[in-house]
Amino acid sequence: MHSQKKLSKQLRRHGYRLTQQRRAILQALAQSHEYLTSADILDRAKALGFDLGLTTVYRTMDALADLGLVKRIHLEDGCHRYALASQGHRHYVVCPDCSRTVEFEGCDLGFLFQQVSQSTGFAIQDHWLELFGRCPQCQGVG
Amino acid sequence: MHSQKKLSKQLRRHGYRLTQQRRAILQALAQSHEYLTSADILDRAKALGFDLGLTTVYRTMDALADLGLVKRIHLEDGCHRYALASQGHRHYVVCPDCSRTVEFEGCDLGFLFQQVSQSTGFAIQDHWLELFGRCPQCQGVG
DNA sequence: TGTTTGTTGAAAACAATTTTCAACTATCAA
DNA sequence: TTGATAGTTGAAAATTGTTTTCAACAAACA
Repeated sequence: MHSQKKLSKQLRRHGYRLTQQRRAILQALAQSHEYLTSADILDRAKALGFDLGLTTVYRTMDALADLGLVKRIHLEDGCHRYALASQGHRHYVVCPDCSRTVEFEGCDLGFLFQQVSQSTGFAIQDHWLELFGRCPQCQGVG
Repeated sequence: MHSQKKLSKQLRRHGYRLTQQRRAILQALAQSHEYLTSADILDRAKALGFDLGLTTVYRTMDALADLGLVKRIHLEDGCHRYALASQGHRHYVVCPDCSRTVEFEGCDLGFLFQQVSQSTGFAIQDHWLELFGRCPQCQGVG
């Protein structure tokens, strides 16, 4: 797990300034174990006593995602959620009812990429693998 | 490959009326081998001489997707593309530059679902697997 | 052929996200 | 410590994909 300090350093290393707003966002992310929307992050950062705007959250999440420091998940309705990226975990299961998200140990899809590369001629660069299923809590209800 | 007639029957079977607009959309989809946005579909249907609106395209795509007659892909920016669903093919590679999309033979992820179900307690119902990579044409440029 | 009820579309509403641009501030050099 | 520089911020407006509204319309069945 990245510490907040390490994340800050990474930002600096890549030429980003370490502003109060970015500190606030990193702190909010570090305190949550769930995937959060930009609005969620804004709320939590404000709750921590910082003052910042939603625009800044979007911009910061773009930067963090570019650096690979946060993982962005894509939901059915097109909106995004973010959480600090943890090493070795690369995929997640999302509950369609409550959006609760859990990562699972990466599975090796390398063989698949190679096979698809060969059969389609596409140079595979990236992939999404997301599973959807009701979480234990939501199963309890139904 | 579904014929247009079969698709129409499927719609009727499920209680949908077979309108001129839906005919137009089915025809447009049948004539394209690419994944199209709603706007693309509208354009093509109009080019075929039909008169219809974008709202209808959205509504029809929802219906067709619910029935499993079209496959909907999710792009980075949150917008969608559709193509008639073909049996046995369940995943695709998308070119990030031109959005050209190609399906590849389904790979068996059953073992993965079971493993994840067990370790997370989520009841896996569905999944997305999308690969991204530059298509042969776009590679030629770079 | 008429009646019922699903369907349509223009316009407005929505929601997530991006852009604009002037004010601001982290950082660095002196 | 103090400018100066250039990245950063945020309120508001603009964008974009998509959904809703609601009155007019038209499949499909009796």
